[in-house]
Amino acid sequence: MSRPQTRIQQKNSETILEAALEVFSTHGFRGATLDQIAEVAGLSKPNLIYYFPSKEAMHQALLTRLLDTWLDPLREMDPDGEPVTEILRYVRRKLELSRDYPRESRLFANEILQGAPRMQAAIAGDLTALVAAKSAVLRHWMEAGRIARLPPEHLIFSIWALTQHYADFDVQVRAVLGEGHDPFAEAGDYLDTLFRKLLAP
Amino acid sequence: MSRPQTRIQQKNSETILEAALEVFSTHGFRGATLDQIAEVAGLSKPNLIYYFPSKEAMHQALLTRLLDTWLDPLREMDPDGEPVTEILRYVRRKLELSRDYPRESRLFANEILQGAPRMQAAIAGDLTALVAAKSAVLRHWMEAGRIARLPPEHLIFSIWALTQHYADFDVQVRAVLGEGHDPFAEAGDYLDTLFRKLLAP
DNA sequence: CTGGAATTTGACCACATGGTAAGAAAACGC
DNA sequence: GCGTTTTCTTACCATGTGGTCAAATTCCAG
Repeated sequence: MSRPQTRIQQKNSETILEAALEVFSTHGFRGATLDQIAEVAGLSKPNLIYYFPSKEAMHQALLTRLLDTWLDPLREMDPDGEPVTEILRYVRRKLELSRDYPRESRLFANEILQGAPRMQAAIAGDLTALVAAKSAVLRHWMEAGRIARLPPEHLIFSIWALTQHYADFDVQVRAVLGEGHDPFAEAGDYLDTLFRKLLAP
Repeated sequence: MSRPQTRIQQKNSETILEAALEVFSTHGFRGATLDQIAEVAGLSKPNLIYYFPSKEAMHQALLTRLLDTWLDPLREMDPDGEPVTEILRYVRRKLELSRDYPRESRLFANEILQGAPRMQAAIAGDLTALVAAKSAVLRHWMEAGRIARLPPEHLIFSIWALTQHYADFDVQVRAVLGEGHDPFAEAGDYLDTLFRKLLAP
């Protein structure tokens, strides 16, 4: 375990991951180069390798760190709360993640697009388990007649799809909307309306 | 203009684009290599270059070919048709594209994720114009009280996001659903329900 | 069958890439 | 201040990469 310990290690590891995120998220794993990451980080290439044993390791570190943040809002969906409130809160939180961490969103999208070669375990494990748990909650709400009866997994997919779209396809969204729009603000209102109508029993 | 003319040219150009699609769609432009494309195509690397002057040219050819197919279903949305029918038909057609051409969908996603460096013109041009035109149609329907009043551009985004999700995040979708599911069949029903509820005035 | 055109190949090149090795330079504990 | 450890750099290497080139092979019209 070579956890960062000294100040310098702490700071440089952070700088490197930040740069790696920038590069990986726009070029994918294979398209990213150490030289590019080094340049963005303002460090020499061998110095990168001093902190992370390989390009692979940087990528792995980013993905690991990402998944937790990513699943957190779903974890927080409270089985004892008011269904519509809980779901809308999840949608809002997820959209905020897209707005505030678009690079993380794209990193994730890149990885899944490529068949998730470095995330299969996490997806088959944590993620699937969490979705199963929360699907049960949703199903429970449906059976109690508190929200419309819908396939819970697909309901979750639609939350993911709709919120991530604004981060992953940002360029397209902005091109289509043109100047003078705040995509995320508009999306907030729109998705609120959408899910309210969808969930009404 | 070096349009394919002989049988051999026709066939090999096709073989190469097919292989290039396979590789580009899973590794992105920079992550794809000519050697890999050559291997998939069953041709030698110099032979690839005989048909396409560069890796860039192959990518460009794929993107150009793609965009038309991609926008076709939206073009077909009939201003004189019944609104809900027309929109649901668009959703269904778009989902069919995701199911039947997932690699094309991923190629497109990859390109947009990376900031659309090789598609900016097309996005700012054709795509934006088409969306503007169809948004006008939607708005017209809304003002006539035939469908719910919603921001038309975002309505279109949500169709794109929801349908493409099943192609682009296929790995994730299948992992979450587990065995014994047909994601696209289920999505068909789910999206039909979703948009019916959303569009009800 | 044959000559010219179309197609294909093997050898090659310059450069980029991930990563290494060894030592110089800082930083730190005392 | 000094010796040790941590950090960083320069020079380097093997391999991969996009692409070229001249020659070989195949194709096809007459």
